[in-house]
Amino acid sequence: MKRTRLNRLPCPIARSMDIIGEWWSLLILRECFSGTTRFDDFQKNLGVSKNTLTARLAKLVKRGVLKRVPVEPGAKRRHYKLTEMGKELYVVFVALRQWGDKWTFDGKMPPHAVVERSNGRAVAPVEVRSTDGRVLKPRDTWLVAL
Amino acid sequence: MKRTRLNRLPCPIARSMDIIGEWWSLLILRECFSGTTRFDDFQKNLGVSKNTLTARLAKLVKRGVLKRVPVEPGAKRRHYKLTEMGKELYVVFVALRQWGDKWTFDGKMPPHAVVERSNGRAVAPVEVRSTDGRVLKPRDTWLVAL
DNA sequence: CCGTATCCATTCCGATACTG
DNA sequence: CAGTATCGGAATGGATACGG
Repeated sequence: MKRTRLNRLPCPIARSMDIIGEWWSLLILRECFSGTTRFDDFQKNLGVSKNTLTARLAKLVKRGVLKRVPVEPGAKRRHYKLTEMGKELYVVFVALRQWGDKWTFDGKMPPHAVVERSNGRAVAPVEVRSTDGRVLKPRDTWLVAL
Repeated sequence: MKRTRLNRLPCPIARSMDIIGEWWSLLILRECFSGTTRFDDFQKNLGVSKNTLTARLAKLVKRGVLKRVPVEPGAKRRHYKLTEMGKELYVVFVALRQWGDKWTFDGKMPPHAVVERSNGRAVAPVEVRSTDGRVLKPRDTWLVAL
């Protein structure tokens, strides 16, 4: 395929895609946020082949999004957990999920909602804001190199 | 490859990935947010082959993220613009860019910042919040079907 | 339970040449 | 400028069988 290498481009979008943009990577991470940690559970829940799962998990570990940790301190068995880097993808997930819920369902599929555990209320739509809290639209912002 | 079809899964992440998860799609959309509208500009700015670009643009149009509109009312030439659906990916982009800036640079590459056009100030980190404004972490929320 | 090894069909993508 | 046509090498990913 000689796919253009994205991870050396000076663009964070490209570099992020290189880490989490493959077909199964984001679904694996979705499972992680749902509490899945074991190889077999990933495989059963996602229906992905073992081959692919092995490769994706390895890459996510290599890039620092997941880590393999002993199931119990000192135990030999290990499972997969989100690193801090991985946990910080949370907002990306929620934003993507909200977008997908709004735009990719045709009424035949059940929509979902991200709700607070403590009170069951749906979270607010994720938005871009200024530091003093104003909601910003695409035209209100632009990009600068530091 | 017989890649598993993601767009029928009842998961908005999977469905979103089916639309914007391909290698070049997100980069194309990044260009759109920067104001690029013409085929040649996409090609030059991204360094993608015409073939691939044609395919990705067609898919993005088909899925409703981009639209082809006359350059001027009544003109024959058309270019590519974000639809409302596309524009609402903005927050996903900013979140992904912030994540990428924070975690994928090793110091050798220049980081970027999304800033307000009016005053040059960096936007706040995108976060998940309750409707009354509290910042929520992964453990504070879960997912329910409606 | 957690993977590896091998195989193979599918598909991706860049290069090149060509068209209105 | 904005693509289409064709080609071929590379990578993907599922199936199956095997291993610690």
